[in-house]
Amino acid sequence: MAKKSMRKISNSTIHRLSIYYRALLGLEREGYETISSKELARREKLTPAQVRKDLSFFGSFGTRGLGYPVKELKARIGEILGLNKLWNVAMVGVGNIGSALVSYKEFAKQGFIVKLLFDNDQRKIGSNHKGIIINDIASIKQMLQEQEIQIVIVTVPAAAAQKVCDEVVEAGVKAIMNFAPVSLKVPDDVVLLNENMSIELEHLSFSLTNRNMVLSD
Amino acid sequence: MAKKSMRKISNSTIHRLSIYYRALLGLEREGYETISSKELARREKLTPAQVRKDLSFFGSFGTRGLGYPVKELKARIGEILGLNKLWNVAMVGVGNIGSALVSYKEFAKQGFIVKLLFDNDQRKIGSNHKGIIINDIASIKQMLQEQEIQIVIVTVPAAAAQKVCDEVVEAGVKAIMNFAPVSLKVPDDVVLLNENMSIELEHLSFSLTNRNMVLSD
DNA sequence: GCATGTGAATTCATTCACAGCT
DNA sequence: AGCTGTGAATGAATTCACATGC
Repeated sequence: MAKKSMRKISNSTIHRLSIYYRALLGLEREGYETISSKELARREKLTPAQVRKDLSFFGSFGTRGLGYPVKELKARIGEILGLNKLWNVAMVGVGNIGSALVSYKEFAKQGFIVKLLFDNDQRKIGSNHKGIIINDIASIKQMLQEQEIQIVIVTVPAAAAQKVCDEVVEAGVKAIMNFAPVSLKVPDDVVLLNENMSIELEHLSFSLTNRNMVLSD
Repeated sequence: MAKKSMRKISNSTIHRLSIYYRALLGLEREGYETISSKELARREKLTPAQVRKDLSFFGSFGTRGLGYPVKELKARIGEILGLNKLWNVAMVGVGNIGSALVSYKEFAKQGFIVKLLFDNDQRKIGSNHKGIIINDIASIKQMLQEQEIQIVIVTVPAAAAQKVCDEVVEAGVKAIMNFAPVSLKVPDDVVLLNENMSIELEHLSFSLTNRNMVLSD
């Protein structure tokens, strides 16, 4: 029903859906019943046409002359993003970043449940980290399957990342978020997202170094 | 010298420069002297033309028939990205994420020096976090200026983020990395990058939910 | 022969502008 | 009158293809 001829959705549109979702959470709290593409765009520094086009990929949720119903639109975007489901997440590598992510409140709120932790450090294995036992990475394939993990977050050192990634893929996981600063190879049917803090910081240092070449970000 | 008529460099090109930089670090370690756009593209899942075009924005570093000299190209990209300088970084909010970032080794390696920490929690203020004193956020403006901080990383709760951001801007800082899940408003001459883990995870859950609409990432 | 550097062609994303509904 | 939904127009990013140089 909510689709016409099935077009490819761009990554930037997906990214903006998340932005709309957050904006709508806020609008709901503020008591808004409806919101126009114009106002939503203003708040998120986008254009009204962009907002309307993004939403139109998934159906027509708005009312001409009025705008979009906040509650319904939020719910609908939540569905599109898959936030109405619970996702079983495993984290490999319980170092600084991994450890911070385990207790990142936002995740749980959006339905991402960290179910398993893995590490290869014998001193960590078996210990309890914020209520979750740290498992030996050696048993990763079996445990990912048993616990029906759908998303794996990799926060191991660069040198170990591809090996971990291969095992995760072998276990049948189709979504991986990689924090290691290397390009991982995965089959076409696996979605891999790279989250590399250094790269983002480098973007800032580039911008500071080449202010003349940079207009907007 | 290394520029022709000064074109606007796109964010995606900047992002790929960081990717090339990392690839070149690896190639150098592996003992490569030269690398072709073809091979570099293969390793990073890009096209050879893309690699050449990206690099050509900054000059011609290659040799026809041979490829690019690994060492020189790495050094040159490092310069372009501003990695030959040291950058003074401050972090506001010493919670889970902020705390993890302080000890993120990669940062220091690239010349990003975390000089100041701020928090508004009286229990944290004055205490020593991995060798750095946590300061009262009330004194932020003055301290950012005194210590000549160029980059600020914001990891405070959403509700507090805009206020912090305003103060940072007032202090004259031109580069901000925001981890809070809100859209911050900054003047045009300030570069703001949003790093939102939830949004990235939502991208994965979208992909899993709408596998048909997603081809490549 | 091989691989760069780059205009030209193409593909993809954004914005315009307006018909159509409330 | 106000605002959506969407083809058409524009603009941006990527890829093609080839002349140029080692």
